[in-house]
Amino acid sequence: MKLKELAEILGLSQTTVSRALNDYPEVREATRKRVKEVALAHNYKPDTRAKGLATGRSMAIGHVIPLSTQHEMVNPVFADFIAGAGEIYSRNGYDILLSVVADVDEENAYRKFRSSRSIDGAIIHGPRADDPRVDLLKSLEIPFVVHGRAGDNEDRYNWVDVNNRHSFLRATEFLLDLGHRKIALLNGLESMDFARRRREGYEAAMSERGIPMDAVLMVSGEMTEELGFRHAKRMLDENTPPTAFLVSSMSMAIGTRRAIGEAGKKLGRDVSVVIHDDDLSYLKNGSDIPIFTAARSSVRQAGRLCADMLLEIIANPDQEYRHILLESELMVGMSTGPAPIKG
Amino acid sequence: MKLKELAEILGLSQTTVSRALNDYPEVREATRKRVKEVALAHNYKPDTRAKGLATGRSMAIGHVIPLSTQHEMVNPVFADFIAGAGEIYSRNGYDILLSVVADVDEENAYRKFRSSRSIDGAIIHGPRADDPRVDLLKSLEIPFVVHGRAGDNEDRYNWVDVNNRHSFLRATEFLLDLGHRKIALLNGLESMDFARRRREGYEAAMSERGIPMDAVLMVSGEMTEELGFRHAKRMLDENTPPTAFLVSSMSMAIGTRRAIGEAGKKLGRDVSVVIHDDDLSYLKNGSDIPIFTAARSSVRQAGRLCADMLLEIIANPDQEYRHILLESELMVGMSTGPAPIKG
DNA sequence: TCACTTTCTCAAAGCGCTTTGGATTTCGCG
DNA sequence: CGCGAAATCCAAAGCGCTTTGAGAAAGTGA
Repeated sequence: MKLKELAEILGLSQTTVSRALNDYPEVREATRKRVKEVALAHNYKPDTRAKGLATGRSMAIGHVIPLSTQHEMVNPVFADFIAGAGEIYSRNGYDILLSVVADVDEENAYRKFRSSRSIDGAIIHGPRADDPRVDLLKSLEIPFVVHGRAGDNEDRYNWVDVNNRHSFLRATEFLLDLGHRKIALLNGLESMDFARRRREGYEAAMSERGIPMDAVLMVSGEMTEELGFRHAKRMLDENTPPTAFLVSSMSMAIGTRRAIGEAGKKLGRDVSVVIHDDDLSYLKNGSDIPIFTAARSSVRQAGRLCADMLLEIIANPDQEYRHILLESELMVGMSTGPAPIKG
Repeated sequence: MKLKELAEILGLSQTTVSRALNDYPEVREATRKRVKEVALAHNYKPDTRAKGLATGRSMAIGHVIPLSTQHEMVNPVFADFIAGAGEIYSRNGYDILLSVVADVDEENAYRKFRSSRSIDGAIIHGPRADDPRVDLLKSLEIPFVVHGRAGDNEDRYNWVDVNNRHSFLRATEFLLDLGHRKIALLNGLESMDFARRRREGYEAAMSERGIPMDAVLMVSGEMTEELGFRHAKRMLDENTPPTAFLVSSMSMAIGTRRAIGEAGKKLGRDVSVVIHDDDLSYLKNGSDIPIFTAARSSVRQAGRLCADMLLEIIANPDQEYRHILLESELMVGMSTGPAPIKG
């Protein structure tokens, strides 16, 4: 079914039908109603390409998913983020155009989106400190929102981020208040902006209380179960093992818990763990009482907010840059308790 | 940069330039070379929409991600599948068009893809027994591949699936050989095709050895950590608890492990666990020795195979239906051991 | 040199839609 | 009844590309 046929069925011109469907004012209400009904009955949908060609818009948002060439892994946060963003997109008639590329080809993917004019905007995932994509998308004049922040010139682009620094500062203080002194930090890759901010929050809390920090207790890496296990195990094997862990993701914490179990210790009594919890739908942190005490911030919600912001920017360009700083929620669960008495 | 401008720069007609770029034979090799060089230098990429409009192809594959309205969760397998498929797509110049919709609106999403002519093919994710999407896509004449199977008329469409029945049959036999008799099955939703096949495999192995089955030990549901925990806990609290668990996913098994730990038992000694492992990149089952004994089959690889098959079908329609049945690999890890002696 | 291929290039039509600028009909009111 | 304004509707141009059908240039053999 194409517009021409629909117009013939209706005994109208293509113009009128098009205007009726797109809610232009020049069409009588009765006519519009009839047109819409017949269109629905014949399941008429305009050809995206033709419509895009005529309007200059493609009604698609580009998401580039970089595959870490070193680690061969895809960000687990991605699925839930997309779920949130997709909700907003589809409500507004947008689709997601996904390009999965090796991380080294990522810039090219955006360039291609641009020159082939296939998207109206983009989201930047997993920004690193001073991420080059920010300047790239600016120069390509693609409207975009960063999920996270990319270094310190944060007032020069649009972003939605969690207050990672404060989140980890508060989590560290929470552990300090419980009497813990040897607190390990299992963090994400230091090249990622969020990981740096979390470390800074941790360091700020520690030094404010005058607690010495131990480089051995601070690691960063890909946030997998495996690494959570391995690092925790190593630390727990030391002479004076940490009594608490601050862990940057649920998967990593699951590995940490495994290491604690294998060391014959009990989570929440011998060793405390506080995590950052993205509230992923398939790795929920317990239904009533949280398994892990957690600083929680829903990635899905962040996806919704990013999408909202982006569509807003597309609709009204040349506005000031927008920022949303989300505060995580500290949920006390079963994985924390007072520091065990020495001896 | 548009074709017209490029043609002007080159001093050629648009036709010639287009033909040169698309490798038509009517163009001298020297000319073609020059055209391609200049196109590259100016980063010329044809407008997707215009090209699509002219050729009738959109160079995009549709993936519809249903959001379970009841469970509000997105399939964790999805990200890795997309990573695998995306690899193949981008190598062949295809993009992914993603539509995230409530599961009840899923059919509509495909219809919209079709009538707006925005995709060249589609993948069906998470098929249920006798999934209506199969007939729908057939009637819409969208080339498609099913990741999994949808009931029993499996020779009437294209699919890539794991031999779930055999996989669980073998896993059950493995546990039986270790002396286990009370073997619990923590399975996915029974409405899903894969879950049904796994159960059948389990049942076949049990009845072949004449082991009575206990409905109390067979559950199916959303495959979350939480449910893995809760069901395992309940079963372990019974008078004669199971000595082994067969678990349909890694996340679920993590919950099972937690329940085993809380019950004061040791995994691999007091209680054995065998899992199905999709080999997700962020939930690896150990790097050298598997944490869980597992029937492993990489979802990412399945994504690659589905994509390959789909592109093949798009290029050569009207072929016979294709099928790929993958066998999982049984990897013995640290979570299984002989059944404990009674008493 | 000419007649006839073969090789290369071009102008223009068409893909399905939006939108401009103008034509036609209807309406309100003196 | 007549006139201008408002309400509708229409034909055609244009979005950027591919592809057809035909013309020009180059090559071939006698």
